[in-house]
Amino acid sequence: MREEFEIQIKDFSVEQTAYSGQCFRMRNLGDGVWAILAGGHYVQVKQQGDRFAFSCGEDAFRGFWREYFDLGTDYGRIKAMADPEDDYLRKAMEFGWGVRVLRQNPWEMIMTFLISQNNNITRITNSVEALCKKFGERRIACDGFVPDCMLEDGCYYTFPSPEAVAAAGVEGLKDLGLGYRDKYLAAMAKRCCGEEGREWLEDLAQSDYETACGLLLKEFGVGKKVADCICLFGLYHVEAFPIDTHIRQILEVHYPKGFPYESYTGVAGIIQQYLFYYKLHG
DNA sequence: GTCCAGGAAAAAC
DNA sequence: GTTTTTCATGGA
Repeated sequence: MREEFEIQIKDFSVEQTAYSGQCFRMRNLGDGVWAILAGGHYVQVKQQGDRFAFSCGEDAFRGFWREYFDLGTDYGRIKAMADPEDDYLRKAMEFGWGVRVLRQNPWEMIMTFLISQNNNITRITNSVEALCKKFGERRIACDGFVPDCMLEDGCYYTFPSPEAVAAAGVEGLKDLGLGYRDKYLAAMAKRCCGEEGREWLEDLAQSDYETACGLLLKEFGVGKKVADCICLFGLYHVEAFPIDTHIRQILEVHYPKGFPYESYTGVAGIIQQYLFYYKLHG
């Protein structure tokens, strides 16, 4: 039998987090229910206000999903850091009240944000899913929390290993809609596979923000913005402040005299997520 | 047809 | 060293 775990959580919206451009493997199943895929993990969550039902049971919630959704962090405290005179940020926080910065897998974020460059969210989502479907492992999702309408025949695909992607080579990545980015993924998969690759990923995960950025910037296809996204979403360096085309426009229009980074030392990345979400959906 | 999308590498100045 | 062009691709 399925064991369902219910819990009350403040400052959290699955929907807002799913549409905040940091994760491309959450699917809306309707009726407030979401399917979430992370690495090899899968769960369905039903949200009604501040009450949540997780399909995974309490052990998996405490062992994995609680940390994944960053539920141990007090986002009320972060919202309270907003400058009272910064109307734009205050509106952004009010609008995206339930956005959280996920603690996702580094390797998964490296691949995902290599795909993201000069790309749009729909195409990124399609490419990530195609990558998983082609190279990931096929698994049975869940025994009927709700009908798995978005998941073909009740199955899902895990995010593929570096070895699986590396083995395909750049030729094997041609039919995923990656465009010119295929060569970046092929090179990075090669970099991360085998014993040496695992060590590199482990070093990356142990590094502080500056060091991690330096390691990432040495790799083919990784520039400052992608490195910052990997740091923020894959390594939980919430001081990282990725500046993409949307954030650049916000800074130009609403912060012409410069963004007050010094007011948000150590949490600028979370502030950035509120701004990004508001720009996209507000 | 042109412009844009969670940009970065390569070429040109 | 800094600025400009190129790189696929699908949708508006």
